[in-house]
Amino acid sequence: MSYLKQISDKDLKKGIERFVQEAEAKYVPSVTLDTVIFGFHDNKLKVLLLRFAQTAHFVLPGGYLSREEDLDAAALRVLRERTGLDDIFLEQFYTSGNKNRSSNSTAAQLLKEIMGDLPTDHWFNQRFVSVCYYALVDDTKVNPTPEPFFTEFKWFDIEAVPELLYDHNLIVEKALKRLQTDLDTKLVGSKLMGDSFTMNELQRLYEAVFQRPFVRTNFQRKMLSLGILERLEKQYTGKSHKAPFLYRFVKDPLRD
Amino acid sequence: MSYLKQISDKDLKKGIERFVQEAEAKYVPSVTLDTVIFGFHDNKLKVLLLRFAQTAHFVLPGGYLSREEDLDAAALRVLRERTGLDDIFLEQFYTSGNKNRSSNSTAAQLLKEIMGDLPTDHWFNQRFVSVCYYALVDDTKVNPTPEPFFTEFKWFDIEAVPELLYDHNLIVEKALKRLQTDLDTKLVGSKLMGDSFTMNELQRLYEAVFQRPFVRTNFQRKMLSLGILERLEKQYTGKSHKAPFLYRFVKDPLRD
DNA sequence: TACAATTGTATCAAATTGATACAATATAAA
DNA sequence: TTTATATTGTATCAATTTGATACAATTGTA
Repeated sequence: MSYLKQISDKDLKKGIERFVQEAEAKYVPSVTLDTVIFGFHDNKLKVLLLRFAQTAHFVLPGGYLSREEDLDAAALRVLRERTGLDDIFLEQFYTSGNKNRSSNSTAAQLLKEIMGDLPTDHWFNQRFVSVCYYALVDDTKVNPTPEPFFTEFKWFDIEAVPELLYDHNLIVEKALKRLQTDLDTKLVGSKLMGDSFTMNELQRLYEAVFQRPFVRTNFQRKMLSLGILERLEKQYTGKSHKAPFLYRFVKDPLRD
Repeated sequence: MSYLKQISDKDLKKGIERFVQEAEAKYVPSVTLDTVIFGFHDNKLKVLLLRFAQTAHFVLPGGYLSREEDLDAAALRVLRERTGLDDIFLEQFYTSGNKNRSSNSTAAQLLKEIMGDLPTDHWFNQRFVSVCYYALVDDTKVNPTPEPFFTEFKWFDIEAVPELLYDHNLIVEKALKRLQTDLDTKLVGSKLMGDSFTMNELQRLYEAVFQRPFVRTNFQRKMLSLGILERLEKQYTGKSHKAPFLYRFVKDPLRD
């Protein structure tokens, strides 16, 4: 799934200028937000990335912190704007603040090509500290919308994330590590799976997140012993073998 | 251990004014750092807190991010300034950014009492986002120094942390939770213990961090099985019972 | 010399995990 | 209709880890 919006260089420059005009008054200086949006389809763990304008470069969906907005609320807003989803599982996991993560980068180069030389006190020449969140979404419900200056979104297999701008590759790695511990300890799997699924599909999720195989029978025993799954009717797939049961996560109003 | 510096209201105000004059040019706007410094003595887990000027209120040691400084480097600098220690174990664990964590607080009140009404665009009236680190120190090596406007430092038992300014109580709680998982998974105990210790002392550390008792014999078995301890000579305490062995953490250049 | 306190180690049962076996389907092929 | 094949659900056994308890060894005191 991927969406491409065409925009001319001139419109892009104009759009960015309009954005900056408002940005200073609207947003807290020096602070950005970046989000690693995880989805699971085709038995693969995926990450939603945005392509920067007409370039070949991808970045994480991100945004700024409004002056009157809580930090978590800003992350939720960014995700809502990007995915159309309101009820999103969200975890802050890292804040990135090396001094040359914004400067010295291909991104600065690209910006220069579009905007020309900017004064040193320009909004985009700030030193930014980025607070990073990861999100888990049921991708069948996601309706991604590109950002103004990011004209294409695309789900990437976690194993095939391209080289990203800024320090975003590092951020993706840290997000995955955190997702691993959270899948273990907070059992957040339900946020990535659809409403119902087979044990096999669940195992694929765990294998995609931990990037290693599990023994089928032991995995099944473990999952069932956790008491987080509810067994539904069988699923007849038309394939020539025993039909698997469907499962769903038990609704636990205490969790969440 | 506690240190008290006397300062007059007038000197305080002058000092703060001098600080602010430099601050704008020197520091990244909107960003602060807070540190939760853990130590272990008298078999208790302790946190180093600073008393705000002549008031009765305590806060976490904190600081600002210099414009030319990496985020981690700033945290190290703050810790060096506060503890005199150079080689400190440090982990970023949370970033706090609710919009009224700085305003609406007793701290704002206090500042007003000292400084009078400040213009809305004053440095201290910024909306700050605070990146939080926890540190583990061998308290026998710490030589704390109070900050300019924080005239006293004091080690508090983690069970007896007073009500702090801003959202610092919340931050301490999150730091402790993170320390628990890190003690389990990264075995960071060595950073809190002195050079050598008895198994009993180590158990006290674990009990202080997890705030629950462990069965002595099983704790000993587990610790020894991890292969992170080296047995030294016996320690004759003069008490009327078997002398315990001393241990130290094995130096593992791969860890850290 | 008996005693109390504490330490180090052993032991047994219970719980968890890893590895393997096997019976029960669902459909396709013979 | 029977046989074959793939996959699923469950059982089982050994190995490992954990919880609970027992006990001998050691240090100094009474």
